[in-house]
Amino acid sequence: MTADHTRAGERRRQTDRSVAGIAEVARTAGVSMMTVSRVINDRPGVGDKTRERVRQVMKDLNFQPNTSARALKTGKASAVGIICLATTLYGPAVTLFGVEQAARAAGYAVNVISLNTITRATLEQAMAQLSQVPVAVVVIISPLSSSAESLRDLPGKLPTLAVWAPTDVGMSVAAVDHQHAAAAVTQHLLGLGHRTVHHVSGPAGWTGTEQRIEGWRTALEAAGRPVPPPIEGDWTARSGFEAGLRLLDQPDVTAVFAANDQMALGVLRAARVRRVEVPGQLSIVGYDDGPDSAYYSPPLTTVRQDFALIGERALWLALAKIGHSTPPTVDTLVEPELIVRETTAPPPATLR
Amino acid sequence: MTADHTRAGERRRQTDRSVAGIAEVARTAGVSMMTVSRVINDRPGVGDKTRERVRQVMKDLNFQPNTSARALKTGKASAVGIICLATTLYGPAVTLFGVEQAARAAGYAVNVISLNTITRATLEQAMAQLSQVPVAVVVIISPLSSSAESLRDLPGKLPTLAVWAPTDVGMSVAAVDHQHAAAAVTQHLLGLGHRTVHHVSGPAGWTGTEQRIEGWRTALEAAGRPVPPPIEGDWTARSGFEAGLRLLDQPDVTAVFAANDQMALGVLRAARVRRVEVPGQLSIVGYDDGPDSAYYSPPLTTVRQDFALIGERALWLALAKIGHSTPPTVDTLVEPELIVRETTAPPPATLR
DNA sequence: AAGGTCTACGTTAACGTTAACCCAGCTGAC
DNA sequence: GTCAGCTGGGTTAACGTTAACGTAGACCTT
Repeated sequence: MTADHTRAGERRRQTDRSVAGIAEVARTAGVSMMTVSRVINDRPGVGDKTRERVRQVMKDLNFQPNTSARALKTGKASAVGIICLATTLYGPAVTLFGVEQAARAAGYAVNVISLNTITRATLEQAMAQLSQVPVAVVVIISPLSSSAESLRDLPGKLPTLAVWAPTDVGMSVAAVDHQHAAAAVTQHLLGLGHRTVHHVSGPAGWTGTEQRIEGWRTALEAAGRPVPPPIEGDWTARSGFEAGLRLLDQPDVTAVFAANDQMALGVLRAARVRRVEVPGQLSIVGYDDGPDSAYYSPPLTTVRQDFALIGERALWLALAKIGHSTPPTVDTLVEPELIVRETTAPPPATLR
Repeated sequence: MTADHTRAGERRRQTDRSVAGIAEVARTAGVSMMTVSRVINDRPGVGDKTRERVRQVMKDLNFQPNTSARALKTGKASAVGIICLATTLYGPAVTLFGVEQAARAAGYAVNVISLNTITRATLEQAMAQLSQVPVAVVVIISPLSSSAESLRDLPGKLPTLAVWAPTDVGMSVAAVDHQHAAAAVTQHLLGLGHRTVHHVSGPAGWTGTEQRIEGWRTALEAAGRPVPPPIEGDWTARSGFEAGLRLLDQPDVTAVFAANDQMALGVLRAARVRRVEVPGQLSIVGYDDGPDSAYYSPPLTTVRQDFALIGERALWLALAKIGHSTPPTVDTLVEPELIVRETTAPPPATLR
């Protein structure tokens, strides 16, 4: 299934009037090219009547400014680059679209490079490719803090901003207060009467992972509860399933906080396999509020993050680096929100 | 969390030797600019020794050809554009990355525009933006056949190829044989002993929708079974849930084929709510084999499609339009594969 | 009225690359 | 020896845009 369209456009320019240049506009408007340029760029030094006339001619001739020529002359790029992990994980994908749409709204073209693995080598290659485009600034959407060393001293001279990279790599970005949210989850479960909360964490080396562990741990410690060792997953439902199986081998596990929805789904599956009732015998909380989590069985209690907003703010911060004026709220943390559904309840009386 | 990097790059060129031009290379190599240009573009007319010397100088000076200047002079673009629906649906997202990586492998930069809604107006605007980048060819990833009219006569002069658009808009593209796969699903269920199969379809106006309905219907008719009216969903788990509820109000429903995994998840949830056992009393099949479907409760029988391959082939077809040589297998259909897991079984004896 | 400021333009010369054409020397054929 | 054809180059002039500078007239100031 397909849509075809003109095979043209291989050889035009020069003789084709459909791509009029500034010169033709100037001629038909009876002004100099410089005046047209000033009109295009909304610069002063042109009278109102002249300006209007030039505008009209541009419209008539269907004039499109030539980005290449402008970039060549000014040495300034009108595109932003995005380097992202080629993952369909809900968070990164939504963030990608958030950055992209915000960039386009700000008048930039968007160049995307997706990487299957983020290493020093792949990052450098991607940066090199972007510097040829050329782009004015690069946003790296890398949920892996293992990429931190890769990020630390990228050789390129491009202004760069990484979403979700650890703080010590640079200055702050629109980030989510995972620590606070993880604490809220833990307190929610504790408030239901659970003695403690077990945690299925994300993989070490992913940024959100440490913060969620920290929030969960401090909430537990603040309540004077034992802190069981977290079990490390890899974001997949499979790893959640395996973690769930291991946890259910322990007799006293009544509450599990998984670091994303997919792993929570895996835990849910493990509970089903072991004939453990959710939420009667086991409470489960996820993280992300992906589009499906309301339809798990039972609907998942989880934490909603506004990934699109994160992307948008990241872009604004990136633009601020190259001297754009940006909205003032950009530095505030995005606060995630606990969504209580049906996978959490008080623990069974015997274990209360 | 962030990575900072040099604020430089706002004003350089001219005096900065880190961006050497062809002229400097020519000077230090002791040849003319034209010779350097020939070396860059691998054109004949340069002796082996000279060629090697120029190559070495380029490496030494860390020369990067200036894309803008080249595009300006040649009038040819070295980027492809992608217009896609801003959805985190598994299929479109993977396809996007497939197109992107194939394009980059072919030496093109990739410009992405994501659209929240695909209409005539948004498409035209996106095409206009891409034509300024400029891009050589545009790939539209639009799973909506409702965008067909929007696609039919796009005014721009850019070569365009749409993935998943209906056939009558243009020539063929790497596509999936949904009809065959849907028939296979139906036959699988019939083979288990079900009298008929109910279908929760995708929304009208999405391309895969009609084909899956067609495959399901013809398989049913070929077996001489009744064809119940399909229930239309919108790909979300919610719509699957509602469809499931409606289906379960009918006493004789034993098998449901949902047009994607999320809707199958919704049906699964409906079965749980109605205390209908899966697969004991109800068999369910999904479509897509998303990353989670193996961890639903029970693990979902579904159909796997290779979305990355679809994207790759779409790009090749697009490049073929602008005269690139492409692999010969590009025109063959991608065959999806039935993955049998635990949501399908013979119907209960009473309804057999 | 002479000088000083503005405002609204115009001229010139690039930015880095390549298409089109030119040229010098060598080889071989006659 | 001379002419055609090849090989390995070089020269020139753009591509469309804008920075930097120039200038002519209008409008004050004193």
